[in-house]
Amino acid sequence: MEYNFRAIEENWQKTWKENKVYQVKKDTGKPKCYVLDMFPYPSGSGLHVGHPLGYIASDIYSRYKRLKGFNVLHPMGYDSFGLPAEQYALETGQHPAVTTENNINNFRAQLEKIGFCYDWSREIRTSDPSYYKWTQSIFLDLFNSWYDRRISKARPIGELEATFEQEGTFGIASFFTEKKSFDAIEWAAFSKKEQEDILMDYRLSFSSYGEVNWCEALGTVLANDEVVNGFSERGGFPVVKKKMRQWYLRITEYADRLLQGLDKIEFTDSLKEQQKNWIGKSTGAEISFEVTSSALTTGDKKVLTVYTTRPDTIFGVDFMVIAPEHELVKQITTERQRTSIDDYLNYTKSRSDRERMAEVKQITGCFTGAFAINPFDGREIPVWIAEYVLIGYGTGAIMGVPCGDTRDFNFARFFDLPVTNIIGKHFNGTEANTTKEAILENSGFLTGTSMKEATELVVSKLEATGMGKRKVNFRMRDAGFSRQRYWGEPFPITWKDGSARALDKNELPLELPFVEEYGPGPEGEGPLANITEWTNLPDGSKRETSTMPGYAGSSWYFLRYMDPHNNAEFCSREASDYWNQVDLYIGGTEHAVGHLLYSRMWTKFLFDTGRISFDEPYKKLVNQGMITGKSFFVETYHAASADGRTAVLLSSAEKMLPVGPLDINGTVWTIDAESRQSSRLRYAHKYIDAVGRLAKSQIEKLFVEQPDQTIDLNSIIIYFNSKDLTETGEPFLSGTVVEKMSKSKYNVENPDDIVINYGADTFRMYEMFLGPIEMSKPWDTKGIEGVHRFLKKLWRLFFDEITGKVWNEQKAIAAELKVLHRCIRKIDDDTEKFSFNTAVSAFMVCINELTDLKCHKKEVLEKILILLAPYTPHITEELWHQLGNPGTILDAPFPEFEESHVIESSKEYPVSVNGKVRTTIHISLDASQQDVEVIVQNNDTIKKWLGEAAPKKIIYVKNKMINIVV
RNA sequence: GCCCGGGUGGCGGAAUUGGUAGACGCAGCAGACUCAAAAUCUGCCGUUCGCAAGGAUGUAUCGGUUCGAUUCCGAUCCCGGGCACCA
Repeated sequence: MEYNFRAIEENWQKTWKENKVYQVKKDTGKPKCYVLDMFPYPSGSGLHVGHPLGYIASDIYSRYKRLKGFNVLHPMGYDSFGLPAEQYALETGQHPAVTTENNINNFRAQLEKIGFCYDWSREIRTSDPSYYKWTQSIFLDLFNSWYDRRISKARPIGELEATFEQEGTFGIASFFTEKKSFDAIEWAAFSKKEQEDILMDYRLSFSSYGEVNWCEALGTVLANDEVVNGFSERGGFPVVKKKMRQWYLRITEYADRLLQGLDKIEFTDSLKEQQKNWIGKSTGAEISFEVTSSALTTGDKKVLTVYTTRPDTIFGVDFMVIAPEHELVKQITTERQRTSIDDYLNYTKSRSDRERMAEVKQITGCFTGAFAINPFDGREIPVWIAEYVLIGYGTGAIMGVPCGDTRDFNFARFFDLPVTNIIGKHFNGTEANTTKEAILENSGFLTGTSMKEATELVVSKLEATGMGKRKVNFRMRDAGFSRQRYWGEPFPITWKDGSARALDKNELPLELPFVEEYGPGPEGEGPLANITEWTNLPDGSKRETSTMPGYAGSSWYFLRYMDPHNNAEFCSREASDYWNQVDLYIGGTEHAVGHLLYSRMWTKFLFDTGRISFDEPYKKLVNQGMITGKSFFVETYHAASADGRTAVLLSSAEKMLPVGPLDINGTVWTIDAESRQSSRLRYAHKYIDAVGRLAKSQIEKLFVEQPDQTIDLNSIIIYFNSKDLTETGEPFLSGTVVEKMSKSKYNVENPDDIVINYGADTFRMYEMFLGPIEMSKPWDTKGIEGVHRFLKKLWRLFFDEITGKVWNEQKAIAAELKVLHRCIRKIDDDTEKFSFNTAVSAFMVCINELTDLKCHKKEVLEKILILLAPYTPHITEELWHQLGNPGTILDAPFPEFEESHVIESSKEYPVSVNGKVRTTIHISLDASQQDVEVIVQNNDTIKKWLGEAAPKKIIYVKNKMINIVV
């Protein structure tokens, strides 16, 4: 009887499906465990071997937890709204709904072949109206809420309105009260429109004007990903910033809680770090400086407020820099400086973001002629403007402390400004020193105090005199929430006379209308703007025409799995109370600051509104690494000949073609520095021979099959190692590079092929065996043989090809039980720790040992099968039934580890003197440390080494080694 | 530039967190079975000296702590990821 994996896997996948083995129900008799994968975007190219890595890991963990007696929720669904489907629609005219449906079916078929234990009855799709009804509904909840800073919690907007009516903004701490405050009488005097505008500022999802990437030539708004160096990815047209009405989520109100929440969840340090950087909390102070300028009339006081994280360096301020867009610039610029300032302003205006990005290190700036007065020592400090100071962060103004800040120092040196040294010997005059540990010198009343103390002193003095105050700043901006696109959730919002009105909840879902054309609407609006019969409503109002971004649906999807068919709520409180947080969330790092931050915010909001009982969605996150592929390539260089022709020259990876003229076949081709910026032409593995070479005929075929628009087929010259290959016909050494798998790189490995050749169990196990789950590693199909051999070996413990059944019911001996129990402990540990690669190794060791022991005993094998069941579900289920067991192996009890089987009565320890190993002695394991000393002292050999006059000093016994230190 | 990771055989990677480095698998070499192949099994497999027993050396480089360092500390060099004029 052979291991026929195809028949076994097909049979069990069918049986599991028919018997609904993986359907989950609420079961309060068992502890729950929620294991979730980041749901995929169903792209057209299907799965490659990298995708299932995380899914396999979560599947193993789910099955393991189920064996351990947990009620496990392990669902799967699709993040099915998104740009690629829409782009595909633009190109082919196929409706995104159709392609999405096809892609999902394809994904599901691929996933099913790998044998996952998903509860498919809970499948969700973000593009399904029954799903996005609730995305819209939560959006409306955000719209109808504001954030009360006094209690750090979202509250209904109606309560804010009531407060305004009674007492105005008095006592309300929110984002806008600092900018606009009023009392109840003033509030009542505002027009309806004014009131609505004020309320809009407080809403957690709000509409405001913001900049978008606008591409005039394409007539459309582009996502950041679609803009490359200021040009559109498609077509290469220039992209500029354009102000448009946009929707935003006021995630900044949650910044502090998002930061603090990190402490109570298990994310990797690097991911927490990324989120912290993104939130970018900095504590410092705002300091006000009085400005003197000949442009100001006497009595006309102007105050410049800067933000600094280093108030302790106040005596080291040698200049001020304010953003060119700063409102003070016009007012304080002196007559003498006006022309230069105007020139500089024109210069910055002429510079696009693209240029500002490209020339980051260039120092520019201009003196305004005005001076700021240092409030502590009355020094006059010149005020400059420079484009490196951003109007959007802090106060749009900084104080320059050249001795303590690298950028400030470079600025001072460039413009030849004097540098005040407040840190004494820490400052060497040629480079700034950013230390926070110095004792201040040359600093007025701060001289002699440490920087830490000085910070406190300055801030309290500032607050006492009203010249400044403590201030916390966040780098994070409110999240843009609208996209001028078709394939996304429509906003449940209508507009009339410039005011937004929310749809009533019972009007949801607001379904996405069917369109024939996916081109942009007028004025940068989305495609929906073209469907006037949908946008224009009978009462004269108009629907919002943008749609929600990809992260809308994914911000709360983990809740929907808990109660996927609920028509009355997004998820019943009962279901969310039971399933609670996601215990284990597996996905890639690419969502570190996007999805993971937004869904944390939504969860906090839903918690605030009392809809769920927890405010962090994911208890533990594991990032799976990427599986990379090996791609093969040649370098291509564009060259020009004297007679005006152009050609493409090929070279291998190792040998770059030199810049300069090349004489090939009597024609001189020139490669200049620019065309030396070669591009890599990649090709499929099949073109390469056994030693990694390309034959000349293959290269020619390659160019016919993979035509490159920029290459004229007639002008390709295959050139390598100073030889023109068109003459010699010599094979060409292919370059290789390990990189992310992608269809366009011809390095994709398809899981279906592996499953057909080796089976799903082998595939699953091999993916885990490749290396630690969170590491990225290259795919190598060759190694899969070893894992497949392991499964065959396992099978042979039960069945022999010729004699059939070999397993028996004999009693296990001590040696066999030792192998078994060591395996139990290792697998239990490793699975719990997600160390799946070492677990697979442990299985191999275990099966090797049992094979050596010729152990075919049911008593042992049955337990091994249970341990192995999460990893290779099909073969274990089959063998489990062959042993005469009913049901599914997942309902079997997890084998218990008994230490007594593993303990050795006596163990051989190496004995060393001063770290040098001399011999080994036997020590019984229950011996205490004193006993060891006795043994050592009584051991003649050891005594001989130590000699009579050299008694032992220290004896370490640590698991493996006894060392005598003399 | 800044912030996180990480550097171990020909390759993917182990090492109970300071205790005999290289588990497990791939590739390679030798052998058994076979007419032959496949499948299966056995042995060898960091480098170096040696017929061998065995010795020396070895975890990116240099230095330190320790009886003992892949592990801890300091400096340097590479590789990967993230952020980027954030005051």
